[in-house]
Amino acid sequence: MSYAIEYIASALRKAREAKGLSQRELGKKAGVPQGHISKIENGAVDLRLSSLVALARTLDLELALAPRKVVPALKSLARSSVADALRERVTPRPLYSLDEEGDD
Amino acid sequence: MSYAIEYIASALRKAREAKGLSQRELGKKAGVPQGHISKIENGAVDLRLSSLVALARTLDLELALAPRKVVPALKSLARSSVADALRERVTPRPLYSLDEEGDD
DNA sequence: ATATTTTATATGGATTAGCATATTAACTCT
DNA sequence: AGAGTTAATATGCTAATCCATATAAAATAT
Repeated sequence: MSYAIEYIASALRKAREAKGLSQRELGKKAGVPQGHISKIENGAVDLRLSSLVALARTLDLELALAPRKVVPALKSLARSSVADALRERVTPRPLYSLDEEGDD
Repeated sequence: MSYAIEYIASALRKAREAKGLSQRELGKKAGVPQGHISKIENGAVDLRLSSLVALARTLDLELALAPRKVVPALKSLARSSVADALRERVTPRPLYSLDEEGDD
């Protein structure tokens, strides 16, 4: 299974838990069935863009396609405000970018 | 078809053309068949994450999941360097974020 | 132990991904 | 001008896989 999938998967789970939502609650808000969220978070599916966007939106996350050049800047930028955005005390990696690889 | 799909679709096409690649060339580099790229760029499919990541990487774009709060900052940040990144004189919308809606 | 809540696992219908082919466009040659 | 050639994009068909519903399992609490 691809690295990107795993990464997004865990990012979504962390964001959901940070917001204190159950899979069912998130699913209801996002319009994605709970069972599917389970598979997504476990990296069992190569989810479609529409599913990703639906979940991200509900978690107050925004999917963006940015030039690789600016990614480092994005990271430091995000670090300053994401803790509050995700309502977490310590933010491990606020901007879930797929920069570093190891895959393909 | 979803707004997000359309948006990503046109973003990918613009990025490809900005790099002067044909669908076939991009497909070869990214490992995605040309026919599929055609469908993606025409918004005919709800592409999977693996396809999106493969194409983005090849186009020197980075997929990121950022807190909505920082998106405006991302945009202005991206504007300053994307022209060079995409080799375009005038950059219409450098950071392809899915912020504004109208859809669902 | 039962009820409640949360997450994980099947099954079937729907849609993408991949391959081959067809269409379209541009160019050259006679 | 028209035929032939090459390059680029689009379309059809089949197989693989996602998404949706239902069900089961696991965990928590009373």
